[in-house]
Amino acid sequence: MKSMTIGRLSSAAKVKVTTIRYYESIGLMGTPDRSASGQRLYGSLDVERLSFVRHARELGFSMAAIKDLIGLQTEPDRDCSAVNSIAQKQLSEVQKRLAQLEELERELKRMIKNCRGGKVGGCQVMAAINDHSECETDKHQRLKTL
Amino acid sequence: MKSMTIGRLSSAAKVKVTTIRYYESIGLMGTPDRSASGQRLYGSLDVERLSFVRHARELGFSMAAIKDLIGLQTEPDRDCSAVNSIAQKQLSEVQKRLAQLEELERELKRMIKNCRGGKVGGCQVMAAINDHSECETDKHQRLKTL
DNA sequence: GATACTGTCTACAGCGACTGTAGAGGCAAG
DNA sequence: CTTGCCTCTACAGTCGCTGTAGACAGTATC
Repeated sequence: MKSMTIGRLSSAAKVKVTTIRYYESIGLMGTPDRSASGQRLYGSLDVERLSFVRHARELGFSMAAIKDLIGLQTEPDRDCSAVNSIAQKQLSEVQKRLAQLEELERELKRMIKNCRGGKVGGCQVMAAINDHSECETDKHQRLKTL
Repeated sequence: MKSMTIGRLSSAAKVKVTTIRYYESIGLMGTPDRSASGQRLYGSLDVERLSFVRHARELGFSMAAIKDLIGLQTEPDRDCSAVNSIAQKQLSEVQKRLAQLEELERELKRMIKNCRGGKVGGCQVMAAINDHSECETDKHQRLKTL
């Protein structure tokens, strides 16, 4: 039954081999069986679990949140509200980030629109980056990444 | 003239002391003068430059892009279009990320809306994460961070 | 002058979520 | 038997910082 190598699991769940081993190292995937020669062996449950992780990552959940969700999966009798609150928290973080990005978009657009061409020395885009006060909302949150 | 310590530069430009030293280490801030006892000394030009970096970071520019912008600042006779194309690229990346996040928001909202309460075992949110095909747009780009 | 407190110094480890590399060994097809 | 891909471990690198350790500098108070 458990006869899938890591490469086949990788293509079944669309998660890279190295990433699977990484997930194992941080305790997300349990310790798999091994063949006589030491290769990891997986079954269809592993495909499901890994796909779950992938989809949760695609939804932007942190590894910590995903660990929590997987933990909850193993206690199906607990109240669903724990799951819901993780998802709610995720939603509100997505919305917060959306607001930040929309603000950035506005500011970048405004900067670019003001550009009249010419030399760098008189560049309005440069000036806009330089002159922070020109921006209508003064309070930016620094983005961790774009 | 150049008599500002790193701490004063830090509060003037609103960039942490450690971050200033980091910027210096990656070649963003040049090598400052030093006092007899080895403390860094800055002037008002450094405040401007550092504020420029901060604002560019707030706009989501990568350090690499900022390095390019600073490089351009020092050749004010070059055509402004180089600056513009950096800003344009940044804008389109912001917009790409916005689209991703809007998609996430829709999906998370839908998941949460379907929740009828009850036990984890029958949780619709869980099911939605599990069943990737339930999602209308199949192509997610993985977010680097939220 | 002594003390306390804060600021500054260097150098290095850690964050999250992987990705890439090196060097070795495993496995199936031709 | 060789070719060529797959897998193994272990560790370094990514980005943009942040935190830590231990030591020295400068200023304020007693």
